[in-house]
Amino acid sequence: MMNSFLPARQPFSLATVVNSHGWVQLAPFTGPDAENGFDYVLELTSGRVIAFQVGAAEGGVRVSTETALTAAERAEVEQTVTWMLGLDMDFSDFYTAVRHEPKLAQVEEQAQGRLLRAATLFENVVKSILTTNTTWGGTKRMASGLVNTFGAPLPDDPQRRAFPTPARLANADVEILRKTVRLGYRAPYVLELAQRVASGELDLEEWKTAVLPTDELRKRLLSLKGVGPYAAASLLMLMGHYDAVPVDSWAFKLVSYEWHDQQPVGRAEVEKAFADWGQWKGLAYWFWDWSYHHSLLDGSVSSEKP
DNA sequence: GGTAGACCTGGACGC
DNA sequence: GCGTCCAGGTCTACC
Repeated sequence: MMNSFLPARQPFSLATVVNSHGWVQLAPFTGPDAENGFDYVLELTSGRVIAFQVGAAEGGVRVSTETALTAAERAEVEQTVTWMLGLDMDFSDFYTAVRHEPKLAQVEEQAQGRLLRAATLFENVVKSILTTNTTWGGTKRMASGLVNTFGAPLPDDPQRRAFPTPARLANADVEILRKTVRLGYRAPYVLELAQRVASGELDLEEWKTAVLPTDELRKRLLSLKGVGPYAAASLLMLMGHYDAVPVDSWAFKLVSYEWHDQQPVGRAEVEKAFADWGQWKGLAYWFWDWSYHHSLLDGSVSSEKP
């Protein structure tokens, strides 16, 4: 049994973080719940599997679990949730930089900036690979497949499982990943990543805290099989590097509608549109108020996009 | 360093 | 019903 309060640097809104992108819809997240919190199943480094709930609280969040935890396990959960929500992140310079841009007028009031992260960088990288060259429905199916097939079950409710650790995936049969989990051509990418991390050759989690220039981190991300320019830019955003725009087919459509009279645009136009935002360009793109164009686009783009 | 062609899967579309 | 296209791209093999 545990019930912790974790303070957040202000401004902060749990709902804003949880809904910052689609991650909350991917297993082992469940949510968002009525108060815009979420549930999550986590395999701790001790090997125990627990479920915890995150809910809104004055000045921060409340984390609770039914399981009795050791002091070390409790600290691990608190540290994990702090990272997942970016509780100590500071966006005051971003808010100052965009103060005079009407299309970003809402960011400070809504406490935008933080992007919801899965518990480990490994999980975030795998899920990024699962977003490429497929629909959002496909991404959700593949994430559920990985969790249900290879994740460690929760003792009290074995139907619920954690995201598989690298060690669990490292021994997976690539054909099971391909045919049962239906990762398709992504199967060898995920398997290779799991094996490199499990063997100790690759210390992905160390990248979370390493202080690296964006170019160096991008180079490292691109060295991972299955991670190309789009996935690398998305992961850079998740890791707090905003000097790149995650250019995908969606970005082309939005920029085309916003500034190019619906004429086709390329990578150069997308980059140019946000170049002036410098170190904040990724966030400027992500939180730009596209609402007017969303309604225009609804007919031509899958409504499943989060 | 830049660009075709192939690539798993499943849903949408045209016929 | 069936073929084709393509989705929040990336890899490889060639220029």
